[in-house]
Parts: sequence; C-alpha cells; structure tokens
Amino acid sequence: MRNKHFMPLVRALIECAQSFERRSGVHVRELGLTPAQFDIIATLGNTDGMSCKELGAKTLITKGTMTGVLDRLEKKGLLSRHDSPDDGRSWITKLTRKGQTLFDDVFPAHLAYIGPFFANFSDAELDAMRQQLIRLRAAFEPAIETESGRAR
Amino acid sequence: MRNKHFMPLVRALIECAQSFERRSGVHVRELGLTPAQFDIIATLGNTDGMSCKELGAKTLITKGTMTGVLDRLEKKGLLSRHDSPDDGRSWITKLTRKGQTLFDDVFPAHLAYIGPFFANFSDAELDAMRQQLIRLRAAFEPAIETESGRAR
DNA sequence: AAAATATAGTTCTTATACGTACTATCATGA
DNA sequence: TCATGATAGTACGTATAAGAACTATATTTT
Repeated sequence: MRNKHFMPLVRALIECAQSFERRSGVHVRELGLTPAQFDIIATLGNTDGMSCKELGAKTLITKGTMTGVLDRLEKKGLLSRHDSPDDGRSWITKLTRKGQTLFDDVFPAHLAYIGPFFANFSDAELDAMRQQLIRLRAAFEPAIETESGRAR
Repeated sequence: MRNKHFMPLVRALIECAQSFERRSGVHVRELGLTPAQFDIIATLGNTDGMSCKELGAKTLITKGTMTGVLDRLEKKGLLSRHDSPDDGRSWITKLTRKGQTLFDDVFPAHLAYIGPFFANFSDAELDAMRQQLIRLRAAFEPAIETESGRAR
C-alpha cells in the first residue's frame, strides 16, 4: 500500500457529507418534505417530467426506493404519473400544479438557507474542492467508462 | 449571497461520499456485516468496551438506531452488554471473543480492499483534502464550540 | 432530603437504503 | 414470428435514519 493516510480522509469525507445532510435535512423537513422527496421535487421542477429511470440517475435514489418515494409524493398530490408514449413499461412522472407551486416556494428558500454556509469560501476555493472531490469519486468507481455514460 | 458555486460542490461532495459508501458497503456485506455493524465492530475492536453514548459519538449512529444495531450484533454473538460500574442507566458494550476474532479478520481485510482506491493520491494530497473537508464541515456545524468538545 | 431537571437507553413511527425476486414490455436473432 | 434475453417499474424483507415519547437513574437546586 503506497500510503497510509487514507482513513482520516475517509472519515473527514463521511463526516462532512453527513454534517451537510443533517443540516440540510432539518431545514427540508421544516418545509414539510423528506430529503429524498425534496430531491425529487427539485429534480422535476421546471421540467416536463421524466421517467423513473432518469430520476434515479439524477438523484441517486435506487429504483427499489423510488416507487415508495413517488407513491408518497403522489398521495400528497405533488406529482402525477402518465403513460409514456414511447415505452409501455415506463411512466412519465411530473409535478402537478400544486407540486410546481411548492417547488417555486421551497427551492429558493432552501438555497437561501444553504448558501450562507459557504460565505467564507471563494468561488475559486469551491471550484477547487469540487474538482478534488470529482477526482476522488472517480477513484471509487469500479466501472469502466463507456460511450453511453458512466455505469452504475 | 457572495458566491453561486456552492451547489456543484455540494453535489460533488454528496456523490463522492455516496460512491465511497456504496463501494465500501458492498465489500462489508460480503464479509457478513452491514455498514453500521462494521462501524461498531471496528470501533470496539482492541478496546475494553464503551458505553452506548460513546459509541454514538464515535460512529455517528444516533441512539435510537444504536439499540437495534447492538441487538442484532448481540444476537449474532459478536458483542455483550455489561452493567456499568459507574452509572446505573448505562451499559458497557464490548466485543465477545468471537467478535474480537471477527474484528481481527475483517478489519484488515477491509482496509486492504479500500486502500488501493487511493493509490493515485499522495499522502500530501490526502492530507490537503482532509483539511479542506474539515474546514467545510465546520461551516455546516451550527453549534458554538464549548470547552467540553463539539456539540451534536 | 425532596423536588426539579438532565441524561442513558429503549421503544415506536415513518421514510429510506439495498438487494432479490417478479411482472410486463421491449429488443434481438435465428 | 417465436424464443431469448434485456430493461422499467413494482413488491418484499431486512436494516438504517431521525425524531419523539417513555423509563430508569443521576445530578442539581432549594
């Protein structure tokens, strides 16, 4: 093994991400949504809807979990499922008017809540960290890149 | 808001952490443990045991979840709970012989599995990233530092 | 010491996370 | 076109995650 310092980094990474998600999650819950539900609302906002698969790719929610999340959002009247014109196995999921209104309300509110956390970081610093994290993430991905995008 | 580049960083952070946890989790499950169970075993390994509260602080598993995780490990015969000599409300949780043997087996195996992911990073790079993440995490922590350590 | 307050762990509820199996549909190939 | 295999989404089981309520024990206050 070439280096021995990776465990402290792993710990810092996990704790940083958990700290953010906990902090973000508290606010999202105050807005009346779970983090996963907010993720879906934020992804569907200002779009014409998308398939379950596409939602899974953009939110990192696995398909087995997706059904339940969408069910609960549908029960709340925030989204609707429509037949896909192209694929009989698939649905097009989109926000209802109520869901779009909620998006218009909570998405800016959440950004306004999160933004100040980064007040002491310059754009250059944020970009540099992002690139480092992207490089690190690539090291965790076992799949070979293909022409159709990254495998999951 | 002073900057606008924080959302891509957030995304990179979450995706990086999730990617690691997914990759790490697959291996841990192959070893017969869940990630949370592995976390407990790794924390208790080579110690004389500790309280539920101390475990919670070291692993970031909340106390409501802790009971169930410890129950399942106890049922597997990997740990045991003993009365605390100091505090009648508290338990001292420690690995059984079987648990210690498992620790001796799976902990090095997991490190050996994880280590190569970092082969292309120098120690200096890992340390630099760690410091950045620690600084970022601090920005997410709302609590005021106290003399008794960080609040949670 | 009795009362008020705080803390350690457990229990309970709701919502995920992840894997496996299953159904329906699509795509491919002989 | 019919058999095969792949894919989209669902159903299900086990284990977490987070928060609130609850029990028992400690600590502090008066």
